[in-house]
Amino acid sequence: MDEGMTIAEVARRTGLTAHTLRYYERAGLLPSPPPRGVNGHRCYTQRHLDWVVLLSRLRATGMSIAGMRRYAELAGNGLPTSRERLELLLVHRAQVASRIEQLRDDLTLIDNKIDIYRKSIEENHV
Amino acid sequence: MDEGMTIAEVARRTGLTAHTLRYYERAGLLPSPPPRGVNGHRCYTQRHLDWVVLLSRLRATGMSIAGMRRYAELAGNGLPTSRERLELLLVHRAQVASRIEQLRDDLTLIDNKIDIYRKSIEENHV
DNA sequence: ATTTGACTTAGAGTGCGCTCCAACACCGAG
DNA sequence: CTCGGTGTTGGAGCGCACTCTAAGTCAAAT
Repeated sequence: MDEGMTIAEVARRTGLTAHTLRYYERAGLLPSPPPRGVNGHRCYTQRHLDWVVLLSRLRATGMSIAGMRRYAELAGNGLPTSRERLELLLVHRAQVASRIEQLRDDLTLIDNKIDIYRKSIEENHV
Repeated sequence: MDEGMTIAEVARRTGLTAHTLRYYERAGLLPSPPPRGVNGHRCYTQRHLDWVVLLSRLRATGMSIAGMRRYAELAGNGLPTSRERLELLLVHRAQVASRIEQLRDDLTLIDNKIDIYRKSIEENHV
């Protein structure tokens, strides 16, 4: 039962479109592109799916395509690059954390503004 | 001493570029554009600065230019639009909050990956 | 008097990340 | 045997948010 998924299936499971999956592959984001079935269709394994899920999270947290390509290239070179990959993820992790902090901050300003509107509406019973 | 700021000063204080400030103005993001000095230069008041700061926070939290324009248009129509503006901010606030949640979530997956690398490096003393 | 530098404009250009198109291949159902 | 559905490709196109260019104005400094 493990004879691979179609691109549509991977799209469904990751929330990316089939277009985007092909684009990612062309962009060098898959260290080992999925093998092809008889008719030339991509045949994704669980490992591919897992990788794409990771990519989608990296993307969702603001990593650029170039950043993901760098990560993919390292991953393609196996064990010896573990440290570099770890380093890359740590740097990214830090960026995401500080981005979250920034968002929190921005949110408080927005909340202040919201309070001001609430009071203004109340006072003027608009 | 309150005779207004130059565009460079506002750029410095907001972190936006002068180019971007002009772009925002052209895009209709300033309900009342800054008046011009004798030589046609923009002369921002504190109110303008405050507004631009708010814009930059809305932007930083992912509001689109179109969204900010809508907000600016409402603000330009004064008190009667208070409710609508409040509504707009509340919707945006909710989006930002859920985005932060999503980022947290994504971060845990990245953290897992980081742990895996740490262990792999340790075990294989790479 | 000239040069420097900060500003003005309309409009063109850029970079990113998709997103779609046209033309084609193949499979299974009716 | 045709049709619909799903896939393939290279390359074009798009939307967004800037970002910059060119040509000009003006004030202060040298």
